[in-house]
Amino acid sequence: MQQTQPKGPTRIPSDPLQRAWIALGRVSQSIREEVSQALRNAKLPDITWYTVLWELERAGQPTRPKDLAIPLFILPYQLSRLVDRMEEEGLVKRIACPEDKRGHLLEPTPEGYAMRKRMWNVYAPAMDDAMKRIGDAEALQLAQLLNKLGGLDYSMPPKP
Amino acid sequence: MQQTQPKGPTRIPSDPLQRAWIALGRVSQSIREEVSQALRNAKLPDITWYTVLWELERAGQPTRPKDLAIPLFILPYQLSRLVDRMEEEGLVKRIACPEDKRGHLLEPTPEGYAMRKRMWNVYAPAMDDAMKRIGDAEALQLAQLLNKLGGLDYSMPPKP
DNA sequence: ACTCATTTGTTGCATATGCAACATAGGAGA
DNA sequence: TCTCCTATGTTGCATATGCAACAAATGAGT
Repeated sequence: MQQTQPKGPTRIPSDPLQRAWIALGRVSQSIREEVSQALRNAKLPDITWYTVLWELERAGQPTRPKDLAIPLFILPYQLSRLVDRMEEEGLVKRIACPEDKRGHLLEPTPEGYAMRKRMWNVYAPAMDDAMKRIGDAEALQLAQLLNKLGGLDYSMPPKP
Repeated sequence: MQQTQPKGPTRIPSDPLQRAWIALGRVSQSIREEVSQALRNAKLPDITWYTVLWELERAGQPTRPKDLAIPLFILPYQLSRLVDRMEEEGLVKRIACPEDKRGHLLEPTPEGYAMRKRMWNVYAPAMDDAMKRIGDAEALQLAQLLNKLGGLDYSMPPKP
């Protein structure tokens, strides 16, 4: 039988780790909220929609849901309904997948491309505003620390 | 008439800012999910409940919703229903507020205190696990960068 | 005291979400 | 081929959420 948790008293994160944890939670929430607000004010869809559209556009070809779910950190059923709504709005379409009849391929419609551009016009300045308290050098350092913390490199930018 | 947005072409965040933005979104999500998972696995309530209980405990006295909503970054109606559910589970109680008959004061029940302790026994090691990829010095640096980015100091630790 | 804007908190309703169960196709092994 | 396990998506249902409207109390101005 394998030991999955160390014994003894509860492992308590060091004070610096706790401070980083708290700051991460609050700052990410507040920054995200700031940008969401900007999109709402402009009567545009949520950031998530942007990300889907951008991932599809970046892929450069019709893409399967499972290949999107991973980079989007989203569960299959979440994506399923997300696509339902986006399809209703005419922003993406599901097309048949020749190699696997279970699934399908996702592709932005022309309206989808247009919408991503419109969203970027709001998204970009809002992001810039939200992040303007730090400079480029600090931003780079922050990105590096975060990527180390996350154990992966999520440097892929959202820009068009 | 005041100019609220600079003119000209869309302000596009610098590449470092974009990388920091992406990393922030993804890493915070994945780290939070990791800890949430640990709590779910232990059949314990969500992190939010912990935070409410901890804020109340830290305040050291019955506290009004409006005084919690701010540090919790939560909207009034969200807190209202959150307290509904926590009260149903017997973890907090609403008591009359002598100075303002609109509102009331929130106080953890004995079960509330006990629950926070039980949650911390899972929360703490999970946080430690989730953050173990960086050391204390890096964590401190990360916290500082994030606090600068957020424009406030959210260093308040969640520990008991 | 009276009026009215503001603060504080709740709620009705439409929509979104999580979870578990489901449907269907693919693929490995006999 | 046949069987069975896995992979890929979707959906029914209960619950949670956001928004706007609401209720009640306070406090400021007159």
